[in-house]
Amino acid sequence: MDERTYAADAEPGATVTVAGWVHELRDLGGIAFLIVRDTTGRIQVKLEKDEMDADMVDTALDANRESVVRVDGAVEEEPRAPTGVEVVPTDVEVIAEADTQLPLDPSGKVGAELPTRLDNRTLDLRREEAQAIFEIRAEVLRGVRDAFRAHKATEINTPKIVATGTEGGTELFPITYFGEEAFMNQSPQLFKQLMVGSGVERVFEIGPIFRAEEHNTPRHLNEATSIDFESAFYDHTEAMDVCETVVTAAYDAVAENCERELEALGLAEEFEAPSGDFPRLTYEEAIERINATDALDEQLVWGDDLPTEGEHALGQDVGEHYFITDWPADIKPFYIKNHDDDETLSTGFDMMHPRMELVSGGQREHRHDRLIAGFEQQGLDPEQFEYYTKMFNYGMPPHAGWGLGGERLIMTMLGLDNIREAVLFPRDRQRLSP
RNA sequence: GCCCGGGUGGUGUAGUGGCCCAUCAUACGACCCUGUCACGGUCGUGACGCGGGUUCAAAUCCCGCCUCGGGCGCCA
Repeated sequence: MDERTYAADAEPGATVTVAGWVHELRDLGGIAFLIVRDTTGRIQVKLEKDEMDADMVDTALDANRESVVRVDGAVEEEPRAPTGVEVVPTDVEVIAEADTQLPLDPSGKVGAELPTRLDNRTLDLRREEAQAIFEIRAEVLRGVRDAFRAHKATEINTPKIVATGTEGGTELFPITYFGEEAFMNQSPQLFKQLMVGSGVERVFEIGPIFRAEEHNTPRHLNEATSIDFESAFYDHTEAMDVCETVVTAAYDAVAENCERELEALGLAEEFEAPSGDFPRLTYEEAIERINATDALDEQLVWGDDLPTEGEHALGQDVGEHYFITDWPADIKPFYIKNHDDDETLSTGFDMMHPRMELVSGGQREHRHDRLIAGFEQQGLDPEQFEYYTKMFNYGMPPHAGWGLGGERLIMTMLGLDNIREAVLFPRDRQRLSP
């Protein structure tokens, strides 16, 4: 089918072969219209019963919705057709028949619930809106990559099967690796740190992370895409600068190259890239502002982690992306460095969208003895992490970085209600297939 | 892990003890219709998650199971 013409490219006067899915068949009696849909859009095929080959007309009229068809014919200008052109067919072939009872309606006349859609993702992705999300996702990844490359970062790929957990804390998926106990990696954290001590110095990775938490919320996945950055000779403020740049670049890329997709999602009017200059609140300011909103039953005190409800209240109050910096050292992971002039304060930071946390980062502890002490304090055996800690004996520069939840970025960018909308085949507590 | 809510034709829904051999839309089948664009019209097919219980009577109330969604915790 190498001379196939896409629906959007059919020019009046041309003789074409179009191929795609039967979107709809409108039979008006003497005349009928077959709407064929492909990845570029839809095109109308005219069927005049008295004037065309009867077998061909019957073939077209018998085609079920969503069957794959090929139509040969002449493209004619026709103001009454939806796209201004229509195909006057000379031949119609049903290439692959679809059942009449579909598990969901790709034309979108009747909605389907998310589980039904995910069970039938292929059909779901025939819908313009679903397709648009993944075109935008691809553009976000491209925009992010370009921004990292412009920042002289090298893209890396680190192992997803690992011998030990990364930071402790979150649950890991255990697997068997040739008879040995192993795990699915929860984060590229340790590996990207090993890279800043190498000659590569500044790295980023876009890859899967696995978390075995049994949570069941619209913003968690058990397999997610992490966008990670790490650079030698950076402190936490420089890491935040890069974070702003990268997130803004993702929005800019979408605004620039995804007009059609934003239109399909009904976002063309309101879509706006952030300023690229996110407010930086200290943890102390954050809890004060949350307390001032009176959203919480109990006032937060220094040392508390931010509850979800508090995050929402603060997000509403700030109204744009923002950072929370200078967290109490106790509630940030041990591999994050504390301020030199105040050991109770961490250089760790979170970057928040008004709806939820997007990024977590900080300057890393690069001093070997401090790192070992941190492992011990965390109840982890430093011996098990020797592959990692020993490199801190061979010249590990100061460094900083962060991890960004890819699906969360897309979810908040597009105002999706459920993070599963941003993954083709999501993995959650209940879902292992497709 | 704790807590809450839901499962009705293929899909999305109405129905909170008798008015229900179950509503509506869409899809599907038949027929009518030569410019539809969610085409229209007439007729028709098709469902109460599973098991037990209460009751004269259960989609509706109770119990168990299965299954799905959500809130919190934790995180990205």
